[in-house]
Amino acid sequence: MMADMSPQPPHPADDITQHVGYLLKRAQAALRAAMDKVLREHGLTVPQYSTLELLALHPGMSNADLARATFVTRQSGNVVLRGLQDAGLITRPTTTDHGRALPAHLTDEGHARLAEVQAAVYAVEKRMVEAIPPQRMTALLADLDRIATALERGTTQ
Amino acid sequence: MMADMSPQPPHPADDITQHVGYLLKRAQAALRAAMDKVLREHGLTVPQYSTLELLALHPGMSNADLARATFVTRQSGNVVLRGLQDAGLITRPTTTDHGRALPAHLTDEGHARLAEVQAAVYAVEKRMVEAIPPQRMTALLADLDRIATALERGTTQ
DNA sequence: TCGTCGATGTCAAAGCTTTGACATATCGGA
DNA sequence: TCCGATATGTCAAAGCTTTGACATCGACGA
Repeated sequence: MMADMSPQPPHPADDITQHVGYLLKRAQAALRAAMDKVLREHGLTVPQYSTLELLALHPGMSNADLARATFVTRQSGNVVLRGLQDAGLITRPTTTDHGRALPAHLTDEGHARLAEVQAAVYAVEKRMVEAIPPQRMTALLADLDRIATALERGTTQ
Repeated sequence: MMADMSPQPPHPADDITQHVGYLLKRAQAALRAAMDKVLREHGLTVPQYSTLELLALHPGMSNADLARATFVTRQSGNVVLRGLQDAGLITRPTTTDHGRALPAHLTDEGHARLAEVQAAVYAVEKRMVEAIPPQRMTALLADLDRIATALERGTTQ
């Protein structure tokens, strides 16, 4: 007769490890660990690599742009950028004509270093992609996008 | 005539934001941010909440057990556990009859605090679950599991 | 019996990330 | 014109996490 007063998880699974949130975390942790392992041999961190990849595709991105794209704060992005700058992989002007955003660009050495690690990183992504049935890839991408979009509402305001 | 010598990403997408790895990261970042926001109001961090939830389901887990389950190092798990202990939410014996593993247990206050936050956290998970078509849920869980398993090989050895 | 191996707990140091705060620069409306 | 709102870069402090190292304990095989 008593109604169940305990909060019900959206997934009434007896096993936490089968919840979406847990699997999402596990998959992301595994990807991060695999990339870390590979990048470490080349002296790069994951955020550093991501930044190089983004700058190769979109030269001139600002620190704030990159921070948003890599899901860290501006302050953290600043540290990453300075590390890459000290390593000679990117350049940033110290001043600008218009606005405050300082556009970053890969140096020749930056392009070279990126090319060095891409093969290793793409091998990791290949392992990941080949693990899922090809006909499900589109749906998977769509679902991940939906999850992110649904959660971002109310978080970013 | 020339073959393309540049490393080809497994996803020959012109847009990085459509890669599996990127979407995985984005979804996980959104989930983390949403949970952080909700838990902060109750004075808990995500690892602390995860630990409470795990201990509620599996009383007596050791620090090493919990660290593995929450994807952090033993050292980091130790910090989390001490925080919960200082807050009076869990108890750990200082010695044990057999072995070195120290089994952790929720206190009454720990159970109470967990109950307080569950409604809020489950609301976040509900938003996530409702974002994906129900008939795709099973496939999504299976795919995430496959991705994690594929990447864990060779990482953990 | 005994020694090696793996697992666990913990301390210390370094590294990365976030929170908080502040100055600067652009834009738009009063 | 001028003020407020928004965006950007940066400094400082605190917090969390990892890497590295060490001691302890049980299991297993020689």
